[in-house]
Amino acid sequence: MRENSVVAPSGLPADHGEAVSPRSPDIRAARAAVGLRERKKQKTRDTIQREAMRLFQEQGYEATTIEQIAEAVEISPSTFFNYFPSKEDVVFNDPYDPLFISMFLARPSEESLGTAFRRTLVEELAAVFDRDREVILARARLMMGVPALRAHVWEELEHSRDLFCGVLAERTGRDPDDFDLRVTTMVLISALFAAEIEWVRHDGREDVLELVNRALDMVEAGARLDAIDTASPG
Amino acid sequence: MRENSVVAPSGLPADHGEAVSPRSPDIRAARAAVGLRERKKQKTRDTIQREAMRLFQEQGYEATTIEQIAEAVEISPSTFFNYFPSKEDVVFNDPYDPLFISMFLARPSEESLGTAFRRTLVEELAAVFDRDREVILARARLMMGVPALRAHVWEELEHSRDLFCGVLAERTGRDPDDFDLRVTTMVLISALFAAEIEWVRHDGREDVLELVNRALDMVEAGARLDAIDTASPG
Amino acid sequence: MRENSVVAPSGLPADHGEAVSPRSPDIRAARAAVGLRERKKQKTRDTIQREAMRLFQEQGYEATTIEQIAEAVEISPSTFFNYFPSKEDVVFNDPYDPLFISMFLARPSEESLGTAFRRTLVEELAAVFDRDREVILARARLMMGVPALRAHVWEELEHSRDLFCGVLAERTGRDPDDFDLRVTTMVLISALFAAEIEWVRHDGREDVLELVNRALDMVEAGARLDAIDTASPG
Amino acid sequence: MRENSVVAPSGLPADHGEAVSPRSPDIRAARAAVGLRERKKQKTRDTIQREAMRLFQEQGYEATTIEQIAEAVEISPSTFFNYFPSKEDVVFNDPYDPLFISMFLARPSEESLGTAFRRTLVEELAAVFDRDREVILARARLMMGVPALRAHVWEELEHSRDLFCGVLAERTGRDPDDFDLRVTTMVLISALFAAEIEWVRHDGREDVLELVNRALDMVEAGARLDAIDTASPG
DNA sequence: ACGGGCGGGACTGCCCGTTGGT
DNA sequence: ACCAACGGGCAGTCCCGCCCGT
Repeated sequence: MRENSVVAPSGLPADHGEAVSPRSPDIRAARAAVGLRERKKQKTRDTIQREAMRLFQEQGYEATTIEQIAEAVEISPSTFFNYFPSKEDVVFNDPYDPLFISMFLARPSEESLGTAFRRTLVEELAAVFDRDREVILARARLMMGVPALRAHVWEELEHSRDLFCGVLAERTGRDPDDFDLRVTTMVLISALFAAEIEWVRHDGREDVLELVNRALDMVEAGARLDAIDTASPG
Repeated sequence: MRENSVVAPSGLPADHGEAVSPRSPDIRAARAAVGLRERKKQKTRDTIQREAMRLFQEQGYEATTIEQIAEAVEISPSTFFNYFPSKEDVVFNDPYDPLFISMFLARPSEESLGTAFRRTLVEELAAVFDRDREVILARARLMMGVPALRAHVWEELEHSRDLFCGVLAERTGRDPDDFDLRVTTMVLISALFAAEIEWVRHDGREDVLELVNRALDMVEAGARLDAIDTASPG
Repeated sequence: MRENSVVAPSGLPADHGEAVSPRSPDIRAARAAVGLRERKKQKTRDTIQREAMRLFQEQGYEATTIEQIAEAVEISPSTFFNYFPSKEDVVFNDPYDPLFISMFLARPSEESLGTAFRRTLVEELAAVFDRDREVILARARLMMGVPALRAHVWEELEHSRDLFCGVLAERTGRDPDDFDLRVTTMVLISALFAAEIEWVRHDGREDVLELVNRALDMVEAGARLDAIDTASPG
Repeated sequence: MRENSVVAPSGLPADHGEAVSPRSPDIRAARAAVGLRERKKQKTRDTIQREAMRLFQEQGYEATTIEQIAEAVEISPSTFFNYFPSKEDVVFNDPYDPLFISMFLARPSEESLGTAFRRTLVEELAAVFDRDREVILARARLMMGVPALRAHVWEELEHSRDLFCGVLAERTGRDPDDFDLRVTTMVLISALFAAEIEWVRHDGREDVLELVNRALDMVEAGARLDAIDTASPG
């Protein structure tokens, strides 16, 4: 009875990595090309992640040792570190970011950046939530509840920012170091994150899509303190 | 160990105000009595911080062990942890946050929140930078450069958010859990942080006041991707 | 059946540290002064050494893990490293060097250095061998037989050289960095060591005192290749 | 793993002579045929050594990982171990020992052993230092300065002793296990080593030839403590 | 309260054995 | 048939928590 039992035991998809939904023939071909070795590695990786998440939910994150995870996966502790540089990284492996980027890039070019961003986001969220809602919620709960993980959230944010800054720089022709670009991106991502936090705080009972939309609305309209001052005439 | 619940109902820590708010004579007397002890503790604390920062800059953060710090301060390693819960906290001890809050609260009540916020910020920054510019820059560099510390940045952000959310909730009469309040606060703080990051990225050569003002301008005007799309007509 | 079972199971003195033979009252008093804590530490240290040596002889050095030693002593593996910086150091803890030095310093001042050296050596060896012969032989066998330990022999030699150089420098008034002093010392110590090696090579069947004396004779007479050339007239 | 028996009956490793001794034409032809392969291997070996030494000097020995070396040479870490049994062996690959032996064996037979030894040494040193002085100094500095390497020095010494003992046994007709032979050899080699140490301690500023000659003089005259006692009449 | 001793867990780096792909 | 890649095992370091004695 150690830490947060925040995380309600929620079923992880049995074979998460393999079940990533239907694939086009090209991708299947590409996968075949990478060879047996790659595939095996990926499978081990997925198993580690699945078993680790299971143990984290059952016993708590800190109470779970690498040794236990290794035992569950039937690998040696040192092998664990061949797959994940640290215990924390097992939780932080977000496959959605690159997915989001590629979807964003695929938007019709006549759409404005803002529209493209919002639509991608909404559609991606919708799709992803149909599949992985419980997993995402479980992961988010861990991330927000465990200090060691919460500490790493910023790294995640920066990573997203850099990824997205790169894409936007290319798209707009701006320098990737441009102040306005970087700040705007940071602010947008923070807003999304803030929405996710509120979602988790309300234990996933709200509609995440709506929360995200509201957050984006606020940011686009301008985040002003005066706007939240109920005493003010506005 | 130090895991705790997701929902930390935002509010000001009771004891944090000690050094700021007015006190009855009795209490003042009591403080004077134990004052020496307190003062001594504070001095040790400062010494630890100073020596630690010196070692960090000389040898790097990771290469510096608690033992070395303890040796330099002439305390035992275990005593170090009586003063700071972890190695990281030596770097993250920001005395400016509560200062900012108290200055913000002291603004004339006819000022709008937005104006009060901006002016407090600018004035506080100006004052603080006259004194501690180099120290702040050194700390910021560490924070951004060392992974273990960068990881903790988010904790710092959340702390600031909670602090500020509490104050704003009281001021505006809103629920501290209010979605708009929390998201707005988060976004503002992120923007400030983003400005600071860019400042450090340019090695402190830019004027931090100007960067902060620009970031705030952008956020208040609305952070829109379309605004950075140089290809767009707008 | 792993490595050298060179080392015949030989009885270690049951409580080696405590049984260090009769002591003068002064020393006993000094020991009492250092207190309970010190004594306990020393006891643990001795236990580690005894158990480790036992395991090394039973299973071989490399086949014995720190964990096993820790288990046998009922301490945690990390505590092991509080007592010995490395696995190797358990074997290399020679209490005889300082003893030799102090005996050497206590020789009557009218003795020449050479005489004092030889007599101290012979007497110390005689005394030590009455007590600890089997232990010394076991340790020497390990040191010569296990590569990881053999590798550290040189460190031991250098340590002895530095110790002895310091003493001799003071005694003779020479600079401790003096070339002749350092080379002479090195050569003498090497000769002693060479004798010990031959002793172990013959499995301790020869009389070590005689071997040492022969080696010293050779060195003092001048180690000349021509002297071993049986084809030569000399 | 690589533990072996105490008594390594001294003798020349059979395969070490390959590059030196005469061979039948068939074998020569065979060598020529695979010569390319051999050559390539040797080249890789040299590259590893060069890159490793570079990295050691740039970042220090301990701070350099096998992985970094492998990366620099563009081989896999496991391949590294096909060329060198351990990280330490990269530093310890002394090609001069067999060279010295062959030069010693080639001396005219009317020379006494002592004369032959000294002349070979001086000439070999002179030749070698014309070519490789800086490399040798760098290697020696590493060997003396890094604990992990210093520890292996003794192995090197023993290797030299066994090599040389074998040669001398054959030349003099003595048993290779002869006490006098082995001790004399050990002492001589130690003296040479001691001279080299002093050379490195003085950062290579002294003339190494002179130091070696002085050390040999001392050993041949007899290493006596009385000789360094400046207080004594003699 | 302060020191210290002890425990334990994350993580790194060396090295080895095996295996599977080329 | 070679050889890299992978998994495994162990030493060792550091952070940090607990408890004890002072």
